[in-house]
Amino acid sequence: MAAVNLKQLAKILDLSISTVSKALRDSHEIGDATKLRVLAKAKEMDYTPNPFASGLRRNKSKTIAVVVPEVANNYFALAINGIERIAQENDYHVLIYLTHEDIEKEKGIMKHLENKRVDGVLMSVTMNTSNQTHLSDFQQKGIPIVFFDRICNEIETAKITTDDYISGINATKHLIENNCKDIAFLSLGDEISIMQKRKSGYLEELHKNNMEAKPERIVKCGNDDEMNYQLVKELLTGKNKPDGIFASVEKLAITTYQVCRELNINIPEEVKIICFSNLETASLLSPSLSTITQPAYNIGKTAAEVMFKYLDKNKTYIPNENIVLQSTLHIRESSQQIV
Amino acid sequence: MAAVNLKQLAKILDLSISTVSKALRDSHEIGDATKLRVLAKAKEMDYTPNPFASGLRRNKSKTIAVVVPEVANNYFALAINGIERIAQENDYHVLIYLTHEDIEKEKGIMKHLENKRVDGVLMSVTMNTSNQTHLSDFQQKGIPIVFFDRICNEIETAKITTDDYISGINATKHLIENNCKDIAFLSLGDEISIMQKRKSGYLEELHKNNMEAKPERIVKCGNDDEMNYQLVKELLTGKNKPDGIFASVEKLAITTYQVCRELNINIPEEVKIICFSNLETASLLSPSLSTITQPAYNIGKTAAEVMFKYLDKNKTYIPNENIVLQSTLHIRESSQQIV
DNA sequence: AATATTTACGCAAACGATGTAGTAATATTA
DNA sequence: TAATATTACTACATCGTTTGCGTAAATATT
Repeated sequence: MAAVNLKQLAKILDLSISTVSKALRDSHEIGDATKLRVLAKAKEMDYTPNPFASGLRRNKSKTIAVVVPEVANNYFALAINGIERIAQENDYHVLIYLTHEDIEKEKGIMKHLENKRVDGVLMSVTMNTSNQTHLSDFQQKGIPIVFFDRICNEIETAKITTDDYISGINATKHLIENNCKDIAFLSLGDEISIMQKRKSGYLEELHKNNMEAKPERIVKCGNDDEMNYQLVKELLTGKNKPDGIFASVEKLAITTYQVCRELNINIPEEVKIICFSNLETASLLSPSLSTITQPAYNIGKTAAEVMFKYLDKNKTYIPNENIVLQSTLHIRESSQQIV
Repeated sequence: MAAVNLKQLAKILDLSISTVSKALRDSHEIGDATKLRVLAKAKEMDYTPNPFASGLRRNKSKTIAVVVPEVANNYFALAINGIERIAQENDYHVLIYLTHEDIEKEKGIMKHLENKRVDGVLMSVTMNTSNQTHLSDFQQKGIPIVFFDRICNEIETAKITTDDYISGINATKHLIENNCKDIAFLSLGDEISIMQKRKSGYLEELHKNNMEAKPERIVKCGNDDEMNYQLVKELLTGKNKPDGIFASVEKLAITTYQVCRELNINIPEEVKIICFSNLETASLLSPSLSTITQPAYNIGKTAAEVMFKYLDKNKTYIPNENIVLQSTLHIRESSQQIV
């Protein structure tokens, strides 16, 4: 029942506690015969070191935290998959915290993590994280952060992103090539860097094609699905509606599909749609959904790998580094002109 | 930079460490004036107790583990959402471990958790968990487990499930009512209890309708998507194919959709489909997918609540208890006879 | 006024593992 | 052979908190 500890092991082996400890850690101070004896007994008695004791002593938690807006989201779920994989390989544990896009919750979580419960934090900030003092404060405590996807440029550290600007250009270009004359951009807030980049790509491509960038075509959506639905409905109601929609995140595309269904708007005839998404079922939708798909699993994996690169060296400071992975464009029915 | 500890606080306040500690924990042994003084200073200096020290001393980790097969799965993602919510409310932390349906990985994870790193474990076993000695061994160490969805009947504890048998009946009944004469059941392995129950419902309803339960109509799928694809393809190839498919899990329905697309099989004309699923986009698929939807968020929430009910009382033993929540049937196009 | 009780604090021993500094016993070298 | 180095171990302080016990002063009870 009760977990066996070093003291009990030592008594049974008739050795001192420190000898047993060192034997288990394969210290050169201990003779080979003793080591074998200790190892055998430890295995027999199913000894496993108390993580709180060693954590306290060594000031190492063997744990990282993942702070993300959501988990019921294909992108983040895949990223977590990648992170967990690397963590297991490094014999680390993964704590998970969800902000639900709530900046106050994010602050609270970071506050909770300040006390060395974790050796590092991998995070994607909320859509509302414009002020980042809670993050720099956190960093000051000597715990490294690595950002992925929703990064915070003002914080000096490693950041894993995708080529959002290029993707923004490509998606817009694709819509234009498919004869869209009036393209709307559905943004998730406008604070965070990925939105800025995706939007920049969109604007740049419009400009390149001498198309006007009307402010009312940039719809700032939020975390409230009901409100997003209304915003999109408003956008698509009446005859002055766009003929192309570039949704910056998956859920806004789904909302758009729902609105179109309600309003009986035909995709892609009346309005063409493309979006950032990791939806498995994109090709099974009606019509199948064109997506810019981010390498979510690899983003998580890379973020974790970068973190462990520094943790292994006991480096708590991670210098600025931008790692950019490529998204892939999957053209399907929703964005193509019917010939 | 370095976190402030009790010793430093005590020195600055010119009090003993124990007084400060007790003041912070609002002990009756400490005078009100002192308490206020300590609290103020602690806040000013941003003191937060070292979790390893108190964990060691109190033998409490303030952490629970969630062990699930996958996270890139709508059902588990939602369940985790519910769990995390309750954990945050209880000021607990959530460690996440993914088994990827690998029983050996599951064993390894449980072994890792035996050392009191967590106060309790919420889990859904892998599709291959038939032998449960690693789970009873774990329980022996005095750490409570609560199962949700993929439970282990042999282990005495609380189990949160849905009415899978009834759902199995209802889904099958619905297909029969829609004129299916030959219904296949796509199973995920055949070890775990939910599969048994869903299949029992299916068999029972066939029996009730005097329909033959042909063994070859029960397709035992697994974790390998490629292989599942082949199995389903085999099932649907040739003229002797079923006219109804009851998929026990979401991904098998998606595979079926893909196979049907490749083989040019029309859903629902040629084959009707219904499945267990928490897919958000079920209604947007082509055709829209009929689902039995489990209250995943509430399942996770309930599992966590039950766990905390016992943790709060410092009870490490959780008696047998079966909490059954209801799934809801969402009939859409994929399973309906066209009139 | 003498005694009992309460209040408010400090001391010190845990919790379990780690690592430094020491100590015998043996091995090596001058 | 004496001095030195090496080997294989042990003792002990430490990480930061918690908590049982002790105690002096303040207050209450007789």
